[in-house]
Amino acid sequence: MARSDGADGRFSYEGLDRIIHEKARLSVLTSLVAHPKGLPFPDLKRLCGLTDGNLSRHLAVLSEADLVSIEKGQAHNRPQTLCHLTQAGRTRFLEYLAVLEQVVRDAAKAAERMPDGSLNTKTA
Amino acid sequence: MARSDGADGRFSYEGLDRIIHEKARLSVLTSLVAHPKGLPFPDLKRLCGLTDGNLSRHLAVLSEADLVSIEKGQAHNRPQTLCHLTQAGRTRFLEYLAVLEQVVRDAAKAAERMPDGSLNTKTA
DNA sequence: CACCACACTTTGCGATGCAAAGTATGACGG
DNA sequence: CCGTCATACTTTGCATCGCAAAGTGTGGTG
Repeated sequence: MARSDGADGRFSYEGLDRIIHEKARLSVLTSLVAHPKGLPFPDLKRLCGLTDGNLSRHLAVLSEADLVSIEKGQAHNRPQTLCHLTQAGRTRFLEYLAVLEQVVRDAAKAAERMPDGSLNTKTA
Repeated sequence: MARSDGADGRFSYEGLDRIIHEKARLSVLTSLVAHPKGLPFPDLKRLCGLTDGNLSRHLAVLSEADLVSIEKGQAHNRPQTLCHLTQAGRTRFLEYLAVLEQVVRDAAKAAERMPDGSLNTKTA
């Protein structure tokens, strides 16, 4: 019965990129994918509910992994760090999302077989 | 929060429980929700593609958080650790999944506005 | 000119994931 | 009867990581 059920690694979800699979960075990437023109540091900070230091660190990680690009410039006589997704970042993020969807589907499918199943996969 | 866009924490996803939001533990929980009767240690190990030590540690964390229960018994003259989701575990996992879905939806919605959008959550 | 606000960066630390090594026990071969 | 192997975990150690507090630099304000 080494079927779909007993298969090794059936639920290992290798596709869950460790760089992306992190609360804070997931927030950043989602924010950025929603703002294709890029976002300045302070806006990103507020959108993600992160502290300065925190965001700085995560941006460094994401930049290092070439998922986001960072442009340091000036605006209104102030330093401005503008961030946006790279093409690679977009692609990898979308791949990651596809795996997330798989997780949700797997779990939802399993859970709905139970009486208590309060999962609602389609609510807004 | 009149604006949908500039709202503080719009993408902060507070609901992403740190205990659950972890590749390995997500695997474990998904496996367990798919096997309401519980799973023995070795099966879980293979399903999740984890090493012994790794699984042991994560189970300890999950057990400590009261998300899974662990019964140590005997089977075929061998020690057998049987794991299954607690009621609380099921509930919290389902809550977590709802947030995950929100993440996927947010991102999908933003991404599909782009030409390259290779994401197909349901897109036309 | 002192002071404060803004825009980040760096540092320090406690927590964490992961893998390698350790423990315990039953089965098997000679 | 003894030694070796396999199974079923647990413990330990390290390297990484997230997070928050403190630090840096600069421009505006009274």
